[in-house]
Amino acid sequence: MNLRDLRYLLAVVEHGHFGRAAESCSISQPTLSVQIRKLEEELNVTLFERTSKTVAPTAACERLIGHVRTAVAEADAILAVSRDLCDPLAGRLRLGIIPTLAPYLLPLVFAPLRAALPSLEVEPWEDQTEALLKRLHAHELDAALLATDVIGPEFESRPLFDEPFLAALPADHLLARREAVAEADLARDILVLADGHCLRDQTLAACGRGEALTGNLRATSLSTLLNMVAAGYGTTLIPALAAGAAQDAGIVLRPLVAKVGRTVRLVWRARFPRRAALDAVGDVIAMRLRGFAEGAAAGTI
Amino acid sequence: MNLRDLRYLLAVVEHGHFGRAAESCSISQPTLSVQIRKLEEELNVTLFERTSKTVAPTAACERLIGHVRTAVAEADAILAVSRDLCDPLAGRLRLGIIPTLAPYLLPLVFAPLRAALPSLEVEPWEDQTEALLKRLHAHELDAALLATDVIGPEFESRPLFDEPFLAALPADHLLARREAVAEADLARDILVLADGHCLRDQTLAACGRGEALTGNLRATSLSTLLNMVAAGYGTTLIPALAAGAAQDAGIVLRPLVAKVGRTVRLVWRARFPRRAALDAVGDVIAMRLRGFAEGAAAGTI
DNA sequence: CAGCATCGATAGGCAATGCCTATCGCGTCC
DNA sequence: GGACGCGATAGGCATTGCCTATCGATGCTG
Repeated sequence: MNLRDLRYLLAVVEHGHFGRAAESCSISQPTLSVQIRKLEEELNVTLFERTSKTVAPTAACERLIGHVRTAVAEADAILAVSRDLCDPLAGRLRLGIIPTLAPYLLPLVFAPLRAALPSLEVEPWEDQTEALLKRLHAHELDAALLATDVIGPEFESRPLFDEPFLAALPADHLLARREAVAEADLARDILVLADGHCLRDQTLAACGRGEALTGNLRATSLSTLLNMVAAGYGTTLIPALAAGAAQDAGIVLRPLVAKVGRTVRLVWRARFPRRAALDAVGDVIAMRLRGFAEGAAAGTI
Repeated sequence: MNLRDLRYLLAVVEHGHFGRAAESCSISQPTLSVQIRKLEEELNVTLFERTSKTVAPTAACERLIGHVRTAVAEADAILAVSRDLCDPLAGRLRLGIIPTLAPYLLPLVFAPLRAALPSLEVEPWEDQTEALLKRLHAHELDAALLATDVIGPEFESRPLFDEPFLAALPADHLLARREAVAEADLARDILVLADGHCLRDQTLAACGRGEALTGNLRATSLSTLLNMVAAGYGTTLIPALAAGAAQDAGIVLRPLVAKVGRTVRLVWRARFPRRAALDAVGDVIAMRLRGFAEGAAAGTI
């Protein structure tokens, strides 16, 4: 049984006339007659009582016609929905973002994204790198904004912008008197985030240390870490987009001598079909952050 | 778009594996791959993200799959319903019956019909010949029990049984003394039914008259006519099946010399597809009334 | 009543397509 | 690194949906 045949059946019911029904289906009358007869044979049911004057649906046809209408309507719905769906710049895009980036980047890019891609619903999901990649793998996310390189053939990525790190110091810290801070000088009393944050590893690597001093205090968020620095527990590196929040907390920021930083990347499964949406989102974010690295690295926020 | 393709789509969604999905559809894996790809091209939507390890439905596919399931379910319903419907001895049969026959025949044949054709729902419709034929023509009835010949190529018919007429006389009527009554003798004070009843015309024809004496009293039913006869307003002819009702009314019945009567026929549209049901119904009625004419004509009820 | 018009059914031929087997390309696992 | 598993691709074959031409039946009309 074919959807086409069901449409033919509906046309005959509607017109009560094979010739006009065929015309409405854009086929010839003999073709229609043959197809209806084949349908009758397949269902083993006479669908119409034909004379040269009238074509009347049988009781069996009446019983079936409701199901036929529903089936055809659903087929039409499939076509209609897929017409909407075929625009890759429309629909939901589930975007994972690491916690040290989300609260500082999203306020900057949400408005431009809405403006540039009004029918794309960007749905953010905040979690650490590992969890995001797992969700990406499981098709629970469509893409993610990460600050680490991603290896392996499963994923592809695109760098969007460079985000320098800045030295974050208590206001009364000795290093706060300098114009710029050497990364190694921070190593003595460096504080870092809890396990799983990529920023933790990057901070330690930049300062040439393998382990941190956070001690009993677990900084589970960058916000907490900033509070700890402001309270004089130690120093840290923060990504430049968090500069505003750091200064609000009363922290002194200084550019780094070696100008280390991280690269924020858009990551997706290599086979993800809506590349166009990803490209557009990446373009908007990259455009919004254009020139950001130079200004931030110089300490001019 | 084809229902088959939709079934293939469901199979891939269900199995998450082209090979096993193909097997479940009894086709080869390449065929399935090609058909899914063609469906994707037709809908202009990527339905699956394929790797050599996984086959994951896209968000678009998730949006469509509900409609696909409904469409396929309706198609299955069409097949299931038509499987029930293809038994011509099942389902509703709308049967027209003339008023001078229905109240007397139906009690006799309902039980045998139910016994012989348990899944056939015979739905009687009582009206005069002309109205029944009109409804038959309009497909509002499937068949009719008439007592007249039907002409024209539109209808076919089959005689089921002969029903003799009997002379119905008031108990004190002169003719009641005779063993048998000559039709012409009734003509003097004959009463007949209202216009439209075939029995009216047949009664008048049998008695050799063109018009009746019913006068102001309109006998719109055979029951009323019997009451009029019992009350002494005149005589009439009744069909043999009504004999019981006539005797209950206190009417004297006598066989007719010329043994006139009517033939009850099953009538249907020549193109009506469920001939098997008609044949079966006709057989049951004819069987039930077998030998009825002889006994009735002799006056032995 | 003969001729015509209308309508669905049938016949024959052609092109599209669904299906098959064989094979490829890619990725994974021992 | 070679074997295996999976989906994609290629080429050939049979089916089938479609067309035009025509038939047969029915009803109307001059």
